[in-house]
This record gives sequence, structure tokens and C-alpha cells, in this order.
Amino acid sequence: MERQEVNEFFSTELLAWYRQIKRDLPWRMNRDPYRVWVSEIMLQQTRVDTVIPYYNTFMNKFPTVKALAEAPETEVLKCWEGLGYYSRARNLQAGAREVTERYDGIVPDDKASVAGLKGVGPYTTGAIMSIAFNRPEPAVDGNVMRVLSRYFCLEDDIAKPSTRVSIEKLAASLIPEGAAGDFNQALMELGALVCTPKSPGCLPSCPVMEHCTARLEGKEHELPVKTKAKPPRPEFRAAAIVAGSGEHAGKVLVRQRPATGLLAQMWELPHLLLPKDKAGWLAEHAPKEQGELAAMIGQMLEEDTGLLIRPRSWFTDADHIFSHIHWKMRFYLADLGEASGMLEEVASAAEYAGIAAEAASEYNVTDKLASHYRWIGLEDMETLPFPNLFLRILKQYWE
DNA sequence: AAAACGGGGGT
DNA sequence: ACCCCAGTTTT
Repeated sequence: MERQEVNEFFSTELLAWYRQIKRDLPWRMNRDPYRVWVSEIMLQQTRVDTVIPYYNTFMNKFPTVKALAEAPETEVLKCWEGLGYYSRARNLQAGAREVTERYDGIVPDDKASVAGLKGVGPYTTGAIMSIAFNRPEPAVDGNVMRVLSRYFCLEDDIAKPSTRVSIEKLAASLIPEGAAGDFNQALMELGALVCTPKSPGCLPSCPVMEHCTARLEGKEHELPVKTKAKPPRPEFRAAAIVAGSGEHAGKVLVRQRPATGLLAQMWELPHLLLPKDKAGWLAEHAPKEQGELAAMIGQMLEEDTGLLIRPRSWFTDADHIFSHIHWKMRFYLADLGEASGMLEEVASAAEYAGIAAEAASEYNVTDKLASHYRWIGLEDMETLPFPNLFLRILKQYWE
């Protein structure tokens, strides 16, 4: 069989297969470009099963571009809580605002305009253009790179950006006339359901195994080639659950993270990065033996918040692993010392000195950050967005 | 080109 | 324990 025929076999059989077995997913209800857009952003580095409940909630709360554009950012982040990569949510809303302002609320049927939206890269551009508008653009994600690497026995490292570019050209050449949306989804559906990373289900499931080069050469388990990621670096952090008193009785102190960087704009319990030389203590000593460390943490948190914070006892330890950082955290229960200042004083001090704090990337500049602190009760957790790590700890605290 | 950027599920 | 997921942005 000629190469051309093998390619046509692939496209034809895959498309037919998809139209038979495609899953009934919420974003396949219709081709509303906004619905496609939201789904594609949520699906970035996130499994279908994880996305489904978030997608339904999100579309219910923000049914249109306009509804999303007009919503408070905190509400959008709250809907994204636990889904990860929170800049996706903020970029999506920025995109909705751009579509509202520049395109009258209509997602444009134009590649360059779509590609210009925040959070929309090469993959998502192709996905929106093909699925919503049936334009013949490739949409190459991890699934597609795996499927095509195997079918065509491509040995290029799929971790390299240049590999994605070359696979995009190949994928574009395979799109059947007038069926871009279905074909691109077929490619991904095959990768998700059959041509899986660990144990590809060639037989009896794969509609194109007959001419799959990797399988014919017995290399379906070796492909695709991908360099493995660096392990996350460890960071030791100490946190405090500060119980309020007086008018703040029953509440705890939380703060909002900066507008950029890790977990941007999310809320958290106050904590700090231990210097490398101190970090060893946390690793090597039982929590009970660490009165000295606790005292140090109280002092550092005092400097951070402007409050007189007194750690009283160890609460729990928790590990939280991001892609690139491994947080090893120790939580202390704390309360406020006798001469504690009011939060209002702290806030005004922050306002007073806020001008100089622009460059601070961590929470080591007292003046600017204090205004980001807030006392909250259990009921406030339903409005403020927290990363799962802190959500778990706070629920445990209020149990 | 490499690192930053979450969190969870599969094996 | 390790892999990877319907990736994008920043450095």
C-alpha cells in the first residue's frame, strides 16, 4: 500500500470510528463557540472526567460570554477552585471581556482573532476553529502526538516544542474534506480511549491498527519518546491557623495571594518559606520538640502581619506537590497576644507604605500585604477561592 | 529551549 | 513512585 493510501485509510477509518462511538459529553451538546472555548480551556492538562462537573457548574453560572465578562473575578476563581492552573480562569475571563468589547460578544470565526485571546495557544486555537467553525486547522495535544507518533513511528521527542510544530503539519495534512471538527476530536478520542499511554488497546479496539507502524514493528510501548520532567524541588513551609478573639472570635486569619505567580489571587492560610538552614529542623525533629521553631515562626508571622501572633500547638503536617515544587508544610494553631493590634491599624499602615512594596515577590514586606488579610468564618469559605491544600486544612480545623 | 504553572487519577 | 493529562505564558 502506498503512503498516500495508508494516510487516507487512517483518516477515513478514524473518522468513521469516532462517529460511531463518540462519548456524549456536555460540550458536545451543540457547537456554540463559547461552550467549545470554555471546554477547551478547562481541558488543558486536565482529564475529561475531572472537567465534566466543573464545566456544568461553570456554564450554569456563566452561560454567555457577557455573563462571564461581567462577573467578579473572585466568583470565576471560585468556580475553578480545585481545578488547578488558575491563570486559565483569569485569562478566560479576560478573553470574554475582549470578545465583549471588540467583537460585540460574538466569538469571531477568524483564526488570528481567536489566537489573540488570552490563554489561547496553538492547540486551543485549532480546537476552537475546527470544532466550533469546522475550519481545517490542526489541534495537536498530547493525545494527538502520541497517536501520530505511534501510527507513523515518529521518534522525535514530543517534549520538544519543535516536535509539536512538525506534528501539526502532519495532522493538518490528514484532515478529511469538510470534517475538521470531527476528525480532530476523533484523534483525541482515540488517544483517550484506545491509544493510551501505558497499555494501548490495539486489539481488539483500534480502528487503524492494521496500518499502525509502531504496532507492526512491535514498538507501540516504546512510543512516543518523551524526556522525563525534573522532580519538584522541596520547600519547607510553616503556617499558622490564627484564631481570632473579641469581634473576630470563631474566625481565622487568611490572606489573598499576589496578582501574579503561583496560585495568583487565591486565598490561603498565612505561611512562610523556611530558609534552607532552618528547614532541616522541620524535617529532622518531631513537632512536639519544636517549641523553639514555633516561637520563631510566630515572630516571623508577626513581622509579616503586624499582629502579635502566638503559636500554641502543632496542628498537622501536610505535603502538597505542584508540578515544579513540593511543599512540606507544618501547621500550628495560634492566637493573638495580649497587646495585639487591630487589623484596621495594620491595613492603614499598609496603605501608608504601599507605594514602596511593588517589587516584593514574597510575603516579607509587611506594609503592602497586611491589607490582603481577612478574618473569615466557615461560611466565608463558600465565597472565597482556596487551593485544595488549604481547603482541606480549614475543613479539618472546623470539624 | 527551559521553566513556571495545579491537581488528581491511572498503573 | 512515577506518569501524564483535549497546554500556555514567561524567562
